[in-house]
Amino acid sequence: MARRGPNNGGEKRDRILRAAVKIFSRKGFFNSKVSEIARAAEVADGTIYLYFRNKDDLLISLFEEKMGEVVADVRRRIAVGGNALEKLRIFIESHMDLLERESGLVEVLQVELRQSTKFLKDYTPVKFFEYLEIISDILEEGKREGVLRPDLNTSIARRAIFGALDELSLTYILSRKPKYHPSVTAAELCRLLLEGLCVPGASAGKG
Amino acid sequence: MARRGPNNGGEKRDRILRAAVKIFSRKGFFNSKVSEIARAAEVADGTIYLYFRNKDDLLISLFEEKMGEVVADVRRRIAVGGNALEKLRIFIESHMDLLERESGLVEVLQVELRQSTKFLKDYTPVKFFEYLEIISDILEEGKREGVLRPDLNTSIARRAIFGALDELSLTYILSRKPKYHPSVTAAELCRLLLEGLCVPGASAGKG
DNA sequence: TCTGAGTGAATGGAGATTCATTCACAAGGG
DNA sequence: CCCTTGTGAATGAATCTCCATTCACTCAGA
Repeated sequence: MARRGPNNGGEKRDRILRAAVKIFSRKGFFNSKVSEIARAAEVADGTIYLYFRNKDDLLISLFEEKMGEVVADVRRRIAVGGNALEKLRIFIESHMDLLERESGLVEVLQVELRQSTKFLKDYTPVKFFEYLEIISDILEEGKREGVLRPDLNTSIARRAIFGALDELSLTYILSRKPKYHPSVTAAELCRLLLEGLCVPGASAGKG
Repeated sequence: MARRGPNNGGEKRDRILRAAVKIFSRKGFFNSKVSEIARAAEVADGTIYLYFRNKDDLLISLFEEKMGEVVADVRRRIAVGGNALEKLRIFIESHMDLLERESGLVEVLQVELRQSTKFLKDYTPVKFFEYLEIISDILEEGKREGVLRPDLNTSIARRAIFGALDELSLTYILSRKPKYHPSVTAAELCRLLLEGLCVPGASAGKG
């Protein structure tokens, strides 16, 4: 439990979280100094320890809280989608859209979450699983509606979809002068997922 | 340039690299101590510095050399494939196959390469780009053969494919009791990529 | 006797965390 | 209304631990 902060409402706690996103995204967790984050948040080093147990706890709190906001946002957007295909498109667009609005946040989630999931003992990325779950739900709905292949393996497909999205985001983040706008990438990925790589009617069904 | 080693042939250097893979995969780069790697390689701490400039150089050398072997191996396998579709399948199977044979290596490449690409100044993952390039080549070939959609965006598709593969590998690595055998995952991914998510003839072409 | 690969104890620096102290404000008493 | 005192948020210099890297030394082989 990240200790509930002192102070009014916790705007200071929030300043620290935002500063952490900025510094972690710029230099990575291990290369970031607590004192740098403190400076960026305009807070004393010790203050950080009033709101977070330690550096790890700061990272984890950041993951869960920010990812929580992302999940809530995506859910809200998807709700207005008509059928599963449209929802899937919205999901993908939302993800790529987040890149532009909060690239720092996406960088941290992308690069550090992977590390942390593996090496921080007893940390389960709850909110991240929720994010994946949203994809499953869409796929299942698509099957029920009859627009998606009924024999689709949902748990493999959702990982594949997330992986594709994740890698495309990373490419965007890492290239100084991106080749494509995120929305272009989103559209292309949608098409790839729905139609596949093959020319219509080729390899697949017939033979 | 990782100093060319002393000693005969460099079997000691190789011991160090293998030990590094083991330790890095188990604890991550930043949580691994040079002395641990030395112990695992049955070598003195200082010996590591006869073969590598520093800890970073050890990681980078590991990336380039091991990734180089992977690239060479995949190229060899693909060479026997008939058309592009078959080559793509072989590529995917090779990747998933590597998971079983050298899971430690894949773990390091997966989890640390991403970090390093972003935070190690002046390191370009040459061999990794070659790996991606193999996918592009297959896709281009497929277009020429007329089995893949001619309007496919190769550079986006290759990233999407790699991302899907990468995420599925990660899932396999992180779960103690994997749900599927890598070969099952490979088959499912192939189908997903080639045919897409939709029921045959649905949303896509006709509409 | 000379060379240089190999060793591992000692060093130096970095940086996470602590804690004695300050300070702003609130409550109570005169 | 002003002063005294209590409370706890905030501070940041000092501490304490850890570990990459160094280098004086050993010793096997030529």
